[in-house]
Amino acid sequence: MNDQVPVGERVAETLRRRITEGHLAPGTQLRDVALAAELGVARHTLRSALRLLEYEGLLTYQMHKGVIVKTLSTLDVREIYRVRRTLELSAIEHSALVTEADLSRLDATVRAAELALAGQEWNRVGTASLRFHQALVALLGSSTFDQLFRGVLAQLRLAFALMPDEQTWQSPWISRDREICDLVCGGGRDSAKALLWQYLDDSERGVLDVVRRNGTEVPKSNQPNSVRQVPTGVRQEV
Amino acid sequence: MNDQVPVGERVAETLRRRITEGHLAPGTQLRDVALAAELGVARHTLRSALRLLEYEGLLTYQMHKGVIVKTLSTLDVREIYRVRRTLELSAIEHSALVTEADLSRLDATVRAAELALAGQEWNRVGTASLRFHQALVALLGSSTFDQLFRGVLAQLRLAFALMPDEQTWQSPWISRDREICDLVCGGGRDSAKALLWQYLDDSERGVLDVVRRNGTEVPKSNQPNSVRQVPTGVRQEV
DNA sequence: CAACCTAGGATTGTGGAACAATCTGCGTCA
DNA sequence: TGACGCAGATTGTTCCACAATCCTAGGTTG
Repeated sequence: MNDQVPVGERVAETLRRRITEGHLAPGTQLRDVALAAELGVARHTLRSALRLLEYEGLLTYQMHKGVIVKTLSTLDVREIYRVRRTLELSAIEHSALVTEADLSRLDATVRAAELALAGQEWNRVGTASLRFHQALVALLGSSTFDQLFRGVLAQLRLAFALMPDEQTWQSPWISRDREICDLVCGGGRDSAKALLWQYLDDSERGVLDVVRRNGTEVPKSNQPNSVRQVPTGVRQEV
Repeated sequence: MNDQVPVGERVAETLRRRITEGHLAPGTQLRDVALAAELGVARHTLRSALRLLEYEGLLTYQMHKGVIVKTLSTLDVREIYRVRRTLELSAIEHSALVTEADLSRLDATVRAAELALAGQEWNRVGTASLRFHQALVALLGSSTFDQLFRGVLAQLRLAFALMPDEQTWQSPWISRDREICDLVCGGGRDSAKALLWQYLDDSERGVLDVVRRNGTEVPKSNQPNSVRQVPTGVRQEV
């Protein structure tokens, strides 16, 4: 009946997929008139979709210069992991209060990741792992955090897209996911927190490496006016 | 130079103020063509501002029915406090790692609140108290959380606007803010967390009461989908 | 008299064209 | 070489149009 979704949001969804699946590389400039034509929507509609994705942190706006797919800076990566640490560790603490069903749902996500790994469906492994962490945060029972975390993980994929070989990067994490999951489900929350802390540290280091490596090889011309990266594009004024 | 802000965001800012300061009561329907005329911007521009505020949780969209200023449900309130608990408690934990300057900034916000209280500037007391909690979350050092929290507090003001007498509601919290602040600054983090937990529980209960009381008095006409038409606190001057 | 149906107006959702503001690149001139 | 300026391109915003949907009043029917 009333659950129809505005065109703008559907457009945002397809663009989000294109970006997070790596079809639109970071730094790509999106020309609105062309994109609108390609997607068969009006310029306004497309722009509203772009605003949404900017709010989610996937795009970077610059007045009168247009939008580009966000290229993560090292600051952005640190910010992402700051959020991850806060939310995921809080979630583990909070896991003392959740139901058995919640925990089994959590376990299911890890099992899915293990299946993808065993089946050597490499491109799914990363997604499955992220889904475990999403399920972890979901233990907090907060739709706000769920939404926020979805955006953060989407940003993280911007970095994954730069990985030289996703396969060797993604594989080692699954067993650590399993350890953490078992500890959470078994009530070993403090150990789980310690493991997760280490996990996030290692992960952050890896992502930072890639971003740094990729950031330094800036192709010639654009040093001077390189994109003003206000960490989240938010105007602070209190 | 380059820091110009799009018209849409400025419009969003003025609307945000009108809402959080209570000039636009919850439930008020916003007719886009009228509002656009009043604010002197195009309909598209206004709509983009509305989308932003919807994303922030201050407005509620319904396809083909328009936007209304969000009326907090009890679920919304619980969600707000879930977020507050997670972020503020995490912030206290994190306060072990922040600088002396950060802590003194925190202290300054409480002092400001105390001044407002002493000066009997009641309408400022609430804002000042919220600013303390904002500063607390800022200890996490995450712009993402800062932005999120700003939106959450804005939503909370939707409930404050319903308070029968803000004065007696707001006053008692300041001394508790002071206690918490002192404990955080003095390193008594566990005690601070306990106090804050109690604080948030009490606060949540109070807000829930108001929301419930206000939600049940559905005025006579029980039409399912009717939106309460507050006579519009907006000055028309077309 | 009540319940259902219908038509018309009102409001929203989206599209399209136009114009002003600004950026960018290139050629000119010193 | 380097500064200047101009023209094309792209964005930001406005105005207008129209289809889709909702809402309401009023009429019809049982």
